[in-house]
Amino acid sequence: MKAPTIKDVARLAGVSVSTVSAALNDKPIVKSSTKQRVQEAAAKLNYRPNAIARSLVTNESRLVGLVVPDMADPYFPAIAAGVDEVAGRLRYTVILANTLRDAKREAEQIKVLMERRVDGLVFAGGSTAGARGWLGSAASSIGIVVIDRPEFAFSYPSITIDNERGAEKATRYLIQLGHETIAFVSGPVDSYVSQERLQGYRLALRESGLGYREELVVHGDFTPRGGLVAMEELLSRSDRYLGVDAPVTAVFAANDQMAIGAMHGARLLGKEVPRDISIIGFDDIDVAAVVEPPLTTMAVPTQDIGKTAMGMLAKCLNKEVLEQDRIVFQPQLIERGSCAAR
Amino acid sequence: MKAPTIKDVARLAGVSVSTVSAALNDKPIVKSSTKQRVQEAAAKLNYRPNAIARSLVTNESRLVGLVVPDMADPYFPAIAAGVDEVAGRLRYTVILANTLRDAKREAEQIKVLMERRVDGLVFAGGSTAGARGWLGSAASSIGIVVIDRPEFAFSYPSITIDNERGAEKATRYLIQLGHETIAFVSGPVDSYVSQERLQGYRLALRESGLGYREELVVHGDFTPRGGLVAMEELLSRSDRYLGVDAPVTAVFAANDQMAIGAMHGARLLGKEVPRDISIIGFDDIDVAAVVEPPLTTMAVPTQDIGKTAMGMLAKCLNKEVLEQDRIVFQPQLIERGSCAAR
DNA sequence: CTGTTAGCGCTTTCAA
DNA sequence: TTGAAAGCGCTAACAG
Repeated sequence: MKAPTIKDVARLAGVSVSTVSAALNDKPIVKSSTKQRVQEAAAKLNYRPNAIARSLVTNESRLVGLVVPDMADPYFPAIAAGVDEVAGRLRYTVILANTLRDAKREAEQIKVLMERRVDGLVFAGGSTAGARGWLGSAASSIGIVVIDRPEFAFSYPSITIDNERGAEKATRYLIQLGHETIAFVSGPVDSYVSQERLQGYRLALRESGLGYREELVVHGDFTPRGGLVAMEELLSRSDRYLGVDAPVTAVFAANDQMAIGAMHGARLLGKEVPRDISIIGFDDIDVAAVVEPPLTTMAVPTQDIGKTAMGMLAKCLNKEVLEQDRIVFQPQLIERGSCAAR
Repeated sequence: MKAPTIKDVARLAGVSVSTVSAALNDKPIVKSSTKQRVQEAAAKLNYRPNAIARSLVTNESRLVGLVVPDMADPYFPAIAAGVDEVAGRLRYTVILANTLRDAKREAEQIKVLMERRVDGLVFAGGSTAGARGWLGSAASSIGIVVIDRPEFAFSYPSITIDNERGAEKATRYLIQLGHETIAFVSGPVDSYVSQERLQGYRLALRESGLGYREELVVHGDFTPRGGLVAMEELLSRSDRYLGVDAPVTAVFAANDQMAIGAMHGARLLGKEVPRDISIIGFDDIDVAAVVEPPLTTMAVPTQDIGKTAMGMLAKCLNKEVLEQDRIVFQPQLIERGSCAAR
């Protein structure tokens, strides 16, 4: 059984197609009595307007694409939830595109989204050193907002986390606690975000007169497992290079997932957190508050970021001018239980 | 600047619109030399076929809706990732619909999805006792697969977790460990899934000759915070009703998020896990393996579930018959460190 | 206020 | 092997 069309409604209501259209879109020109007749007819037929047909003629899809690198990191679902919420309120529908941090996949996804004629795109994170091919060709005509993709922050309205300063604060916090041998568990080498956090770490070290040492930086992949492996590597290096009298006493991890994994790794190797080793994370994902010990971390207001991003996008699509098109969020230190004084 | 249409390509290639269509869709009737000319023209114009127009005529959107209750619970993003992966491979695009466990919102979302003419829907979890209104009217004509919505498992192809047996196993495990006062941290009262898990818990208790006691069941909301609060409530009840000589020594939580929150709550009240109190969860989300102590839980193969669901849906949409339209996954006990013998 | 008409960009007969 | 024409379901002038 085919779905009823506007024609069916018109026939049943005894009016023309255009009247039905106007009535259903609640245009003021339609007499309210006919409006009612039309609504009744529509209801009787269980008529649902075909958004596809509408899009074709209005030339707007009211679809937005949300491009994220990894749904397994709670950070992104949190952003997605924020985007989704305001999108719904604004009568947009969101298409999910998961790139798995793969440039090829990302390009493919963008292509699909463009063919679907999304009105706009929200790019959240996952930027890698190589990936900037996609826009020039395809994406010039639609609305775009980027979240935490520093390399595009000056080409598009952007929401950025001040990763460098956040990382600097985190590191400085550790230093204030008396730590002198502080390691950094980074994300993948080509991740911009991770590079910025690395910069902040180095900066804090330098300004405090503590040298930067390459052997104290180890690369993970933003997953808990990656954090665990990184910690194991770190502690084995610690034994090899540093000697027993100057062990690593604090670790700054580039995200909470790795920080949690790292805490686990530390325990596996007989270290107690924070007594033997302090750990600080980044993001403040939900579970951070309830792990043992509760994770001290640099909080980032994920939900708000998602909401803000979608809000900005909607304004762009409405051709409104953005009073702010370069929003920078400052991560905030949340002291919990995973760091202690030396 | 408007996007080029098939007409532009036709003009540039010096052929007709229908030839372009055939060429681009790689139909064998087109001479390969013209095919090439067309492709070149398309490339030069940077032509992207308009999926909306295509959908209108082919009457298929290649869109599928994914309806989930809560993106903040890692369980659902994991399913989403699975769905997304095979959807992409099959050239479907997925629309995300987050209901926030709100029946009204769910109904609204479904409406939108139907208007967008999604080819199919996968409903993942979040079923509540009241919510079965949506199908009769709207959703009879499209493909539907349900994940863990027992109330629909016989109306649609379904993927179900054997919640009752899983819960029974979990409880039995605790009993084998020598526990006699075992509490259950449930989900919201109206959650089917949670009710099934409660049944399993009761069954195990009964079959082991341990009585079911209402004061040992406390309702959470599937969040870590909810688990924490539930645990506090539980321990305060424990003091009030049970007396010091028969305290709660084990807790089965209806999902991992609450289990992790509960562990935290226990610690806050001076209990050590698992020495003073054992805790078992359900789902096996990523972080479960790295919290302290690592969470013993009933594992559910989330990614696979997502993949399987999307696979089934695709088959339905192809009018293939499903060799299996009622798939039941058995949760598997993963022994880690959060449970100990009495 | 309501109806007629002309597309939106594509696919799909059907002829040539 | 290609082209002409019809039409998917809707909105948007424009006339009445």
